[in-house]
Amino acid sequence: MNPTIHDVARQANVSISTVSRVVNQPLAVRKEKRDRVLQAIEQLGYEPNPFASGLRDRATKTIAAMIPDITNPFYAELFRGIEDIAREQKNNVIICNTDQDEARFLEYMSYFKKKKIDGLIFVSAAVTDAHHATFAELQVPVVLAATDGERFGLPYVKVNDYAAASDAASFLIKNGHRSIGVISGPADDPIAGIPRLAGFRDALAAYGLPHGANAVAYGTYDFDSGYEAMRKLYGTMPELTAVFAASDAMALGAMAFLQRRGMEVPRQISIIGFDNISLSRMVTPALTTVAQPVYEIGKQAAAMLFRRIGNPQDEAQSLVLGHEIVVRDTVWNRN
Amino acid sequence: MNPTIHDVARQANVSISTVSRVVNQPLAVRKEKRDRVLQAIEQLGYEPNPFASGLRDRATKTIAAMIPDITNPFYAELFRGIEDIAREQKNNVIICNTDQDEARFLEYMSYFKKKKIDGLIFVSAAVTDAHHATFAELQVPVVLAATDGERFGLPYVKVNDYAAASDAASFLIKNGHRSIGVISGPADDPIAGIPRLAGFRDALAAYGLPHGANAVAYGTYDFDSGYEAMRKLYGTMPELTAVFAASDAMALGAMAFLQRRGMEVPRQISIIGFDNISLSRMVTPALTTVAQPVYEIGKQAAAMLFRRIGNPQDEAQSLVLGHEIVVRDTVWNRN
DNA sequence: GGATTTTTTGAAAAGCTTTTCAAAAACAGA
DNA sequence: TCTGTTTTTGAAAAGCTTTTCAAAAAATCC
Repeated sequence: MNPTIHDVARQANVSISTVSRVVNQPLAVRKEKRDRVLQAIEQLGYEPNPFASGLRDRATKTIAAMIPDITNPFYAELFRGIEDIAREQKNNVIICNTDQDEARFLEYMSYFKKKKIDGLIFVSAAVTDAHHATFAELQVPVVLAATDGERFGLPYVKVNDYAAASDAASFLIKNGHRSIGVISGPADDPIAGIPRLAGFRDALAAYGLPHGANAVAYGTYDFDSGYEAMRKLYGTMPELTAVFAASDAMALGAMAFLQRRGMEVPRQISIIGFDNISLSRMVTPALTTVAQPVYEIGKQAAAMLFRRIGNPQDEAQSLVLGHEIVVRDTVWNRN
Repeated sequence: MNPTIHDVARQANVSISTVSRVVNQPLAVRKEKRDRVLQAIEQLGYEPNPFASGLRDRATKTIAAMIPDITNPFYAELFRGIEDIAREQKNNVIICNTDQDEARFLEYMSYFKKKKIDGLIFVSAAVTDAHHATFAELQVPVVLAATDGERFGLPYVKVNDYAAASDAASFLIKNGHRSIGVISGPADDPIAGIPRLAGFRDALAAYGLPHGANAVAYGTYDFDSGYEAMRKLYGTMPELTAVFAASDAMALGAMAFLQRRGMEVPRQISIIGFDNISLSRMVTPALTTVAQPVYEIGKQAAAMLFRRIGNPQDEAQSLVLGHEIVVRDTVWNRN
């Protein structure tokens, strides 16, 4: 049986209120007694029972992270950033793999309503009205990571996808490419689908390069869809010299397709990805990509969440983190 | 304010004891009243307060998973198995990245002592005496995943590493290889280091193939160490035609080294890995490897944990899951 | 030193559930 | 219908903390 606050009180010969104070607001109790109490706590190895305190003030020191799938390296790395901050703050984080499944999302949320959490980080998926309503019910701070919350006034931490994709285009153009294909995310994905495609195309247009519908194929960010998309793209546009993929996993899929067809990357076709997941440096040739500071996004989102938990009233500032192009070996310089 | 058991009792015109019974042992209350209570619960949207119940019976419906690093795809997949079972059981899982760091392990454990968990899954790292002592203090069931607990009588779920490595050797030999290098895990790792090396070497010996110390290099399971190990191995044994790596990540590292040196895999040097992480099929050529049923290991470990939580008294049966060789494109048939 | 203000302390209540034990109700048997 | 069993129910206690409020102690001021 663990020692309780009563045991400590008896040992130190004070009331339980005093013990509680020593634990929670040490300055409010006279040094002499405080030392006695501290010593008793030490001796008995007392730790406040979290259920009892939770029962009163409903702080759980636990946050939740909703993630599409921890098996995906991009999310794993982002999550790691969250966890590292949470540990610093002596909080636990409960992980929720939603698989982008509405039912599972709801299941988790109803769960959190009863088993309280102090805050929630929602990662990467587009926020719908339904989501937003559910967040509101939860009555705890919510922070978005790698997704946009503008529409609902939810604070977020992300990268400027439009600008990043635009930079990818410039990079390819500067390397002498003119006939460029795009493997985009889903056409209806407002987070990483639409803006990355738009940013890329607008940049092309700015350089006077038209970009027709036949130069883009759509995938779902994963390896297999990248493989398939590349097949389609190559079928309709065999003349292209470079491809921009809206995720590294798709870039890898595209590369695999090309290589297995006996094509040489980058000499015949160059590829640039997006995300800079850890795998991208492990393949050969190593993937050139637009790096999102994934780990940092997780960290900042968690930090923001804890700030909001501490000060629920003050406005949270969203954060747009910088991106950069990591030049490795999959883009050929044609100049 | 959430409705309490009292609100329900009042609404249904019964005592709180009855409501509690309806929630916990519905059969113990007469149908007529039970229906009234159920209806009241429905109407008010009552959910028992987990702190209050935790305060009494100290069940948290939360388990913890201790993992070296969720960023590593092998662990991520194993973890996913855990999480899927936990969700089925309406439990949450708290994730702990230990980074193989003793201090961090202890930090988490002391944390769990106070903030109760119902059980713990310890993944992949070797269990030391210190670990074991700490587990005992925790007073909750512990299950090991992808690591061995024989020495401490802890139940585990894993693969037979010795046999699996031995099969890898046979496979290489049957494909006509005679001069084979090994990239092993650390020489003092009793889990995946020693047995895989031993299994491999013993199989070689059984075929009458001597295997000297110069034919093995040691790494730490990750990509970079595989890269380095391959460099060393190639330096001392340029005549080798095949390499067995004790992890896919190291195999990928080895492959990268070879390819970047302009060597052709598998025509010049064949590679077989271990784990079958999802990346292994994404590289080109796709990696031939000894598959551990990683996801299944996680699932079974979690299932075993919940069984033990339910019946703490009965002996837990450890589980040895089967492995298989996934033949892809990195082993050349020399026959 | 005595009156007054400030600081420190303790008793008790509140937070919500589960379970024990005894009482009440239902049932069975004659 | 009455007695004896069995089933169902409710009151109350236990589980442990934080916080409020009032009392006690200390400090301050004339």
